[in-house]
Amino acid sequence: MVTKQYTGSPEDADLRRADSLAREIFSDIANKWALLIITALDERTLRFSELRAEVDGISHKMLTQNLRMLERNGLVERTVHPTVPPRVEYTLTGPGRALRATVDGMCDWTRTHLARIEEARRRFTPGTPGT
Amino acid sequence: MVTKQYTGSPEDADLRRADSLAREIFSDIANKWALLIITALDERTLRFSELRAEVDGISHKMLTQNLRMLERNGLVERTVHPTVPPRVEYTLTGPGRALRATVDGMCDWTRTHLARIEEARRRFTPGTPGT
DNA sequence: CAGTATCCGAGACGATACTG
DNA sequence: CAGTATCGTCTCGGATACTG
Repeated sequence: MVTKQYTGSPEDADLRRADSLAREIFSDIANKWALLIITALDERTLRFSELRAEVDGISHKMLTQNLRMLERNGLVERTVHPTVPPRVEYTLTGPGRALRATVDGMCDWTRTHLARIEEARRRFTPGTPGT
Repeated sequence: MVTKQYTGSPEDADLRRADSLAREIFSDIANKWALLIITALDERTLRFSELRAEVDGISHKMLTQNLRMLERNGLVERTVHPTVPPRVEYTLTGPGRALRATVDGMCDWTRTHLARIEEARRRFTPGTPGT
């Protein structure tokens, strides 16, 4: 994803900027919680508490933190209903849904390769250098 | 990905096991370095040092650590040539290549949405509750 | 209910030095 | 060259408590 070996020419400045931005975005979303939140949202609109129940294992803190990050990058839209108690809903944006499609691919991959991976783990012997 | 609301029936034990395994595997691979290594390998066979140059930014330690993990899960095959100095080559296995396809999707997504995300970031105002 | 802030332990990560 | 081990730093991430 990242173009290496810059020549130092003027246009390279833009390339380098785009690359570091791409890396930054990639690093943002390539983490467990972000991806799980995206798949949990799917096509639905969920409240904070519903989302928390859906992702399972995620803490209050990680959920808010990742939601802010996803919102900042324009993957998730946050809607506040000014009621009391407050009702805040989250839904995927266009780019967010586009990403979800590929993340779904990862989930499918995990499911379909479960058995092979489990077997590979049994087969794997940590300290057998040269074997 | 994870099935919730187990009823407690006998077959549920298996479901729960499969789910926690899937989550474990997902957590393993859903991290920045693992995904970058996988895309870097692509269809090629690379030596440790080549891989290190390719991923850029990764430390010696993180590379070995993630390579072991990927090898353990059967995504990467490690070949040691008993020469001196040693020559160790890494290549994606079948499952590894299958996963790479979906990860490529993520990279493509990042590239095609760069501009929109950059704009979303500018638009994003951290502390504007209720707006 | 949703969100923020704080504390604190556990793990990530980089740098360095050492082996075969 | 590839790998392991160790150490120090820093971020991640959970638990808790407090606001609107």
